[in-house]
Amino acid sequence: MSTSMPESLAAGTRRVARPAPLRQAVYDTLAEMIASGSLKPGQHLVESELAEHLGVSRQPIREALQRLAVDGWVELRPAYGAYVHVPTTEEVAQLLGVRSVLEAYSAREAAQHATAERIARLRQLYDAGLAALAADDEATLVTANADFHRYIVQISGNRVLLELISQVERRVRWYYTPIARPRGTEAWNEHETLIGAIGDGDADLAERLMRAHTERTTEFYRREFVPAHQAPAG
Amino acid sequence: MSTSMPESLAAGTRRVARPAPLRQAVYDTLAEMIASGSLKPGQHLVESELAEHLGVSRQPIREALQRLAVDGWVELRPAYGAYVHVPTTEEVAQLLGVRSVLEAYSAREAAQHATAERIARLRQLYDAGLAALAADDEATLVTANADFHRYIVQISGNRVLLELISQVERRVRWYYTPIARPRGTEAWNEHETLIGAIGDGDADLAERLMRAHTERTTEFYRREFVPAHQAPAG
DNA sequence: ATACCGCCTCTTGTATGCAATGTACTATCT
DNA sequence: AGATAGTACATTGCATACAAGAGGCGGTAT
Repeated sequence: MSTSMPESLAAGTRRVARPAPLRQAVYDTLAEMIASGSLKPGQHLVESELAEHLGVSRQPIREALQRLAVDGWVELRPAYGAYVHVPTTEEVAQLLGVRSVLEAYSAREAAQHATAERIARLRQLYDAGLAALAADDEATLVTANADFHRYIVQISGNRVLLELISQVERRVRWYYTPIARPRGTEAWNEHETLIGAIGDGDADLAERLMRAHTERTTEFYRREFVPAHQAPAG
Repeated sequence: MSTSMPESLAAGTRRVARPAPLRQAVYDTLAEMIASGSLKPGQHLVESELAEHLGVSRQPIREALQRLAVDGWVELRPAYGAYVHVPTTEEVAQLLGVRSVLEAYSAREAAQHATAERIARLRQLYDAGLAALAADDEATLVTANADFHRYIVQISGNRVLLELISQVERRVRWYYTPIARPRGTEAWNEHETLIGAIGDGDADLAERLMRAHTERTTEFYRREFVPAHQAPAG
């Protein structure tokens, strides 16, 4: 592992996007097209058409489609084709429920691994979101929110958790964007108290706050998008 | 959906393995080879070798490897090859931690969706595990344990949760097998009380019992496999 | 008129060939 | 001798070609 590389360079372990992984670019492009609605739910995706459209061969398209299927963006019918996933309100509720549980756990673990430096960084992310909120910049706000939560997971040090939450988060974001701004003000206030709890190393409080935070978001979503007569029993 | 097919046949919606998805067969085979240790951690997997070995072309091998990478069985280095994932005790601890949280949630939700029929089915699975335990059949016991937990998730009705837990469970099982039997007796006693709580629709109790159950398994694992000097702080 | 059978087309599934990239080795220079 | 640059090899990444499976459509027989 020891190289003659200057320390200043060795610090950056994250390699920038080499020209290499074309399937990754295809994946990102298609996911973006689905999330933005330019590929509509239920639409039949034909490999050859996508290939021509994106100017690549069918091979990277296939590989991207299979990962998209794993991540819940499309459904693959064995010998017949790929269809853009059709989201349901029930599914969103389930996603948000799972997310809530995972995030609460991440807050608990983060509180147990807090350092002054990490809290400072977390506060930076918090400020960035606050700025986006003030500027009424919805896209940035959604990103800032994701960054904030992701960093808490990183503080927790649980890589498995990071993977899982990332998966859920990507799918949630698809539906979530429209409520980002109206929920924004309240949400960022809650973030502030959360930082305090994590900084104090109060795991129980951090967990409770995060749970309340995400459940409030879920509730907000329900009120906004689920008609009363669809509300599940419980 | 209406066909002239006899009802006795139409009942079986699950199609048997058609000759079709070769990549799936490759995936299963490789996962099995990794789990069983016939492919060793850190080993470099070469597509062409695997292809020849399994008697297929590189294409299905590639696709299988990519799914294996998503599921944490192998690591893909962008232009150099696939390596069998090297598990660490820390990773196992993280997996078990996440699993504990998700399973607890599944128990809570299951309690809220319990029906007499479902509880009866759950009890059947419980009995099957008990039988395997009595017969000292380790492989069946591991399967029965997985089935039991999976069915609880199914009762919860949360498909997202089912997906996530399945992912985690597959990876856990890789490390978990050796402790299945020694932990078995105790674990199945705990399962019994769990059935009671779920059957009573007592969500809080079910959640607590499941959390205690999985955390005890985690603790058991730690005592067995993590040397004292490796025990993480906290 | 209706139900069934067979064909025909479309799309995916698999195989092979070629180009690009990363690693390891070796020879050379300091 | 150590470090470095150039080179050669192994392996993946991508593209194209071929084969097989699934549905849809029309013809035909009842």
